[in-house]
Amino acid sequence: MPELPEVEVVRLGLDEHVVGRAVTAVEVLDPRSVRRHGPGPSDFVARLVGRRVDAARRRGKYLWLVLDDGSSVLTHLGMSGQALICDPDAATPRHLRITVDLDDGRQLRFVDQRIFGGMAVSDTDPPTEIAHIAPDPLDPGFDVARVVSLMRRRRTGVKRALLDQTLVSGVGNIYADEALWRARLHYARSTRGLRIAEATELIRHVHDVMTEALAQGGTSFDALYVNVNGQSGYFDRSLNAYGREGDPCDRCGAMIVREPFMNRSSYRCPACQPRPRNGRW
DNA sequence: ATCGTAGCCTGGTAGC
DNA sequence: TGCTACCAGGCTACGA
Repeated sequence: MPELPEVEVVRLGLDEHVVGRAVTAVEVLDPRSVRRHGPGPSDFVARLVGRRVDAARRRGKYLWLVLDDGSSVLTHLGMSGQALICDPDAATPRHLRITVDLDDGRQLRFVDQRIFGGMAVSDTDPPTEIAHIAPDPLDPGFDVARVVSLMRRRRTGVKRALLDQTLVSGVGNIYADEALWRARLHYARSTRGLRIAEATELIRHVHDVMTEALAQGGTSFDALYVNVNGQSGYFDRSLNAYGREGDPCDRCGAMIVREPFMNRSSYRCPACQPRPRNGRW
């Protein structure tokens, strides 16, 4: 559920508080949070202790800390992951999974209720493990025309395409619904039926909504999406579609509807984003 | 090759 | 009150 803007908020915090620091100790409190680290928790700890953190990077919803031996600590927040910076003697949160002690006496904490996320050490920067993750819209190398071209070659619905991290990364349910609302597109519209101009505008909306959300510190619905200081962003007040079932559309006043889609929910304005009548529409 | 979906996870809440 | 069922949903693995 933390999507690109929320992950970037976390990356900025790590950049400020963790980069330049050395790791003095690591504790894995729940091995499930490092299950993607093949060699296991003790190896995870050994690969971190004594290393200095040289950079904090991100692609899509993945972020990683670059260590001074060229390896990196790949991190995904999943649905409920948090990276917090605090004093080691601060109260232990309920779902504390990993602690990383730093040489300035502070502690990086990975807190995760649902354990969809986790950490793993990769040999490289960028991690080869995320080679399949496409550039995200905030990446300087992001190529709109390329994404539009690839998208229009797919045989699927437009929201499915937006959520496919191998096509464009960083988009989750919230910003997909927001971009589709801005573009006045129904989630089931065929990618093949989109005109180049429509698809280009959709990608532009994805970029814009993420940029605006980032400027407000990200979106927060419950206390789960927070920066490294545990604070929430404010973009939820700016949402036009997501989570607004029964509210009037900010554009036309029709009542926003929620519909099951891909085993989750999709929000749209039934007037601005009408259901396609055939495959092309 | 491409597309669609089951399952991983926990806690809050709706419903009985 | 206490129980069950459901929902939140990013990602991987796997089947069609």
